Amino acid sequence: MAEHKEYSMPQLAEMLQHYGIRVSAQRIAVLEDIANCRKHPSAEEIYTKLSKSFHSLSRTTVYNSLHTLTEKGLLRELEIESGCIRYDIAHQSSPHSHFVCQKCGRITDMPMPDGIQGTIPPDYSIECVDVFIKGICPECSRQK
Amino acid sequence: MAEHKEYSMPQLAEMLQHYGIRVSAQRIAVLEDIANCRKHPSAEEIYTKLSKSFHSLSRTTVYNSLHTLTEKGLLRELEIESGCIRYDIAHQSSPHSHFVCQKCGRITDMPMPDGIQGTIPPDYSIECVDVFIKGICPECSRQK
DNA sequence: TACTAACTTTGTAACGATTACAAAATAAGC
DNA sequence: GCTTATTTTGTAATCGTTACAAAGTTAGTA
Repeated sequence: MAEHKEYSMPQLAEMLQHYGIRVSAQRIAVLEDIANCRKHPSAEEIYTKLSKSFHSLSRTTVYNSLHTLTEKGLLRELEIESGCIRYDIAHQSSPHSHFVCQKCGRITDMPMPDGIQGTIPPDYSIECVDVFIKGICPECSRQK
Repeated sequence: MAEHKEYSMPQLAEMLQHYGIRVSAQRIAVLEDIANCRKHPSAEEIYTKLSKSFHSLSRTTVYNSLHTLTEKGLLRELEIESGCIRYDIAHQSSPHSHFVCQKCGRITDMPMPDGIQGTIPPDYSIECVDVFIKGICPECSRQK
């Protein structure tokens, strides 16, 4: 859905610094995968993909990096399906909801519906809102 | 938030039958806990609670029952936080969103915001919508 | 440039939720 | 009551994730 720019390595490094995170090759690689591919990957997917070219990379480092970047507010955890956490860039663009195709598993960003605040009594304080819509994407509907 | 009735054992048994599920003491116990307590418990919570009085109950049976009831459409899985699946009755009342207190962990049903359909292009087919709102509940805000 | 202290990375082991599996128990239809 | 299909049970295995400690790296400073 939403268009988005590609980030170059110096830009990614700058993003890390801007969030008070020490720069390392590993962290840039992890952030790069999430920021540029926009597929909301899980830790395992990131590890599998990156370790092909980054041979010394450890699974634990991927988990560590994801924690650090999430803690500092650069990433956001998506708990769409139990069994693994997926990641999204937090700062990026305006808030959006996520459509999850039940067939191909692809996750597509969608506009966030308005008026969710209004459904919650004012004495509840809201920190974040997740909207997950499950269904079948057009590609999968077509080939069925 | 929402009020709801208590289900008696014969009613629970009838619910199972109505969904084409064979009745057993274990399945009634599991369904009872979810239907009457409305705390959206996890498998482990259900097992811990029920096994106090139902000594022969096995953890696997709880998992099996939850799967069966979910498959037949009586329950619905809530993937609110990764690490464990929580359960809600599916048929019950109108669709609702869930407020999750980040301090006490309690989950409160809230009215579902309108117009979510409208944010999704018509060639996407929608099967279900989950809205999770995270924040602090009034009780926890007060005692802070 | 060398030194120190703080932070990162790495690999292995442990953990917790869930699933696989096979034997024993139970239920339904005849 | 007998046979067959379904459930329950306990144990072992799996999978994502976390804990931990040793080795490596970095930043700041003398």
